[in-house]
Amino acid sequence: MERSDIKLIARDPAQFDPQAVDQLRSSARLAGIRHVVGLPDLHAGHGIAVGAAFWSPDHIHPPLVGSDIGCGMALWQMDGALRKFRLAHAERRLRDLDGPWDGDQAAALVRADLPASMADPSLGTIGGGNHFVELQRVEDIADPARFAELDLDADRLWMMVHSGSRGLGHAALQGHISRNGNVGLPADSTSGQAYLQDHDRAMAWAVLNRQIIADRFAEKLAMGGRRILDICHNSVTPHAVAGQAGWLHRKGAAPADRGLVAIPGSRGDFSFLVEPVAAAGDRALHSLAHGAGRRWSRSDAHARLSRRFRAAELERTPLGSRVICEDRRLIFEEAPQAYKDITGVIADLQHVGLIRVIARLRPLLSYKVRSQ
DNA sequence: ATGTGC
Repeated sequence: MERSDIKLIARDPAQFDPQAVDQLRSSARLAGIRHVVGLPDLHAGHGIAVGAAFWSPDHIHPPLVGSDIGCGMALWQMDGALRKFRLAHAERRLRDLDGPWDGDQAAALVRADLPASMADPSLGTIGGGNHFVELQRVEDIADPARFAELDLDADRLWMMVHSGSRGLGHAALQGHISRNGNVGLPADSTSGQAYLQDHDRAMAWAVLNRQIIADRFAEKLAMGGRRILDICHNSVTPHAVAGQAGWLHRKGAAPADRGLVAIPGSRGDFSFLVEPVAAAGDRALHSLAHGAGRRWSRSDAHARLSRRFRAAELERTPLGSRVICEDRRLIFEEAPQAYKDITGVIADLQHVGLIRVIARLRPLLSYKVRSQ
């Protein structure tokens, strides 16, 4: 059996949770897997580590992508001037965003080159878990020349959307498991091709979902906006490594080959707009950290924090931002304390020479869920 | 993660 190599990207790899590293080791033993990379936000998942990339010359492993195929981050620079932005006003306006979108789904699907059968009441909704929409402002600019070259403007409101393919990606993975079992497949097999078609559609649907979510929020805020980036951190895509064609699985790993990347901190911390260093190439399987990474599991976070805080105390963060989260359990599970320090994650990526930071973004309002 | 699990 061919040995695969495992690389851990961090200034101090000993910092990683041993359970997450064990999960990388078991994934490295899957059929055809040759290269595995753990990124600085690596943490244990449900059997498969999050914050990791896996490469095979010939196999695809749907469980290495997970349920939320196409999940990712998108970032908008809004038309609205920051000096005119009023937090309390925005907080009042952001309602009726959790129910079905009342727009023309059929037309939206056609524009996204997706079949009409992918219409679904969840299109245009954020979902649960770690998904969010966050209104932000530019805190500081690390690379003014690049910032200007990209025609970015620090005097406007910015908006980040983190969501995915909702039930559709989940159905694609379950479909694969029910047909083939919880296994990998040769990419060129009929079953492999069937999964890849479902996968690619779920990915495109997730991109459309983020766009519609952003449109809904923009409408409430009575402003337009320009999308700066949209990147998926759960996917399997064809990708050559060291000149050999193959398949790159990303499980909570941002692409380093698709232009600008947004790496969010917890809702109580800064996010970073970064640019991958092109020359870094294969060093980390063309991937970057996708966020801060969990420090505590959901259940641990709930147990520890619900003892120390009341939910209302978590509706404002240490940076002064507001949190709209009317789910009593979720507000504890997703509290800033449950996440690692994003500054350390960014420093790790910089240390290895994978990114250049362009700007740091400050959270103003994090929207999770609201009853109406 | 999940038109959510007992």
